[in-house]
Amino acid sequence: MKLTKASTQAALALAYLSSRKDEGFIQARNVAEFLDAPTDSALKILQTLARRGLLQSQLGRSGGYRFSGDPDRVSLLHVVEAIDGPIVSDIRISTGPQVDRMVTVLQSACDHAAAHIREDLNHVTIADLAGKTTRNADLLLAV
Amino acid sequence: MKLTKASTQAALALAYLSSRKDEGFIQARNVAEFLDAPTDSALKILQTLARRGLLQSQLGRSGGYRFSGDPDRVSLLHVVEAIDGPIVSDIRISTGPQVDRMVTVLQSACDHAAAHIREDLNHVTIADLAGKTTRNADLLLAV
DNA sequence: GTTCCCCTACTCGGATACACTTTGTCCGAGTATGATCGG
DNA sequence: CCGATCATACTCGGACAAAGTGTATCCGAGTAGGGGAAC
Repeated sequence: MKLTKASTQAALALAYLSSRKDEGFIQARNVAEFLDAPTDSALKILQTLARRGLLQSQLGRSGGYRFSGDPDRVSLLHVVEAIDGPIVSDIRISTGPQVDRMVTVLQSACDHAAAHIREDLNHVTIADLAGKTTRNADLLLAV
Repeated sequence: MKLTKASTQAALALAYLSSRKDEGFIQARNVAEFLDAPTDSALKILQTLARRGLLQSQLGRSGGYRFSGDPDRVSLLHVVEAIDGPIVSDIRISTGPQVDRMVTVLQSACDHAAAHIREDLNHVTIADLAGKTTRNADLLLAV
């Protein structure tokens, strides 16, 4: 299981913004510094998150980004699927004549795996990342 | 969840060879035809499987490949990890100063997901693919 | 008939070129805020 | 004192280059079996 760099940074950025959600709009530059990444890279991630509704953006001179949701109700799954696209099963082969049934079995296994991934990612929230809850994070870390 | 083309073809090849395991060594060309793939591509996959011990290879004039194991004891997990490498959690970010704890939480979630993937893949065997068993395949297809 | 040698058919393993995905960077355009200027 | 205009600081969104990973193809080398020649 791998998280792309982009979705990892997206999760971290959301956690960062959620911890400063009372301070109004935070500029992309600040988020970039937190992520130790170029401003442009952070910008692209923040824009995507805003387009997907996970962040609010404000144009203009004192603009920036703000996390306005409930950190407990935004899961890693939302973040990853917003950035990398949906997690679905994917068999990269053109079904030949003899192998149809076999491919179906493989497909089924992948479907199960994909469902499990989604489930696992859905169990971790932005609040867990930000450490603003005692619900899951320490439990997870203890395992 | 995605299977690479190579590991998919590897699984299909193993299923094919397991269904003909009594016929001695099968040439790579025949496997390639079954997969509807170039001989060279099939060859590389077969070679890797042989190196990993999932197939036996025979040099020389009437050489080829043979599946000598128990189709019920070789799972998709073995195949995928033989071809694509081990399935492990993977966070592609250099841990910064402030984000250590967050990354640890992410890592934990990925670990869980990876374990689930391995579990799911381990439940499907070559025999399930080849249809030589009633144990799992139809069950899987029914879901 | 037996032994030796060569030819053929196949795998082995590395090397290389190609394609796709992910990542990093840049630039023009648009928008809200605050300052400045004119009435 | 008030309103219009302008400069500034930021986001938006696309476009593009660079890097990494997965895929396809090629080629020389090595090995086992069979056929033929020599004895």
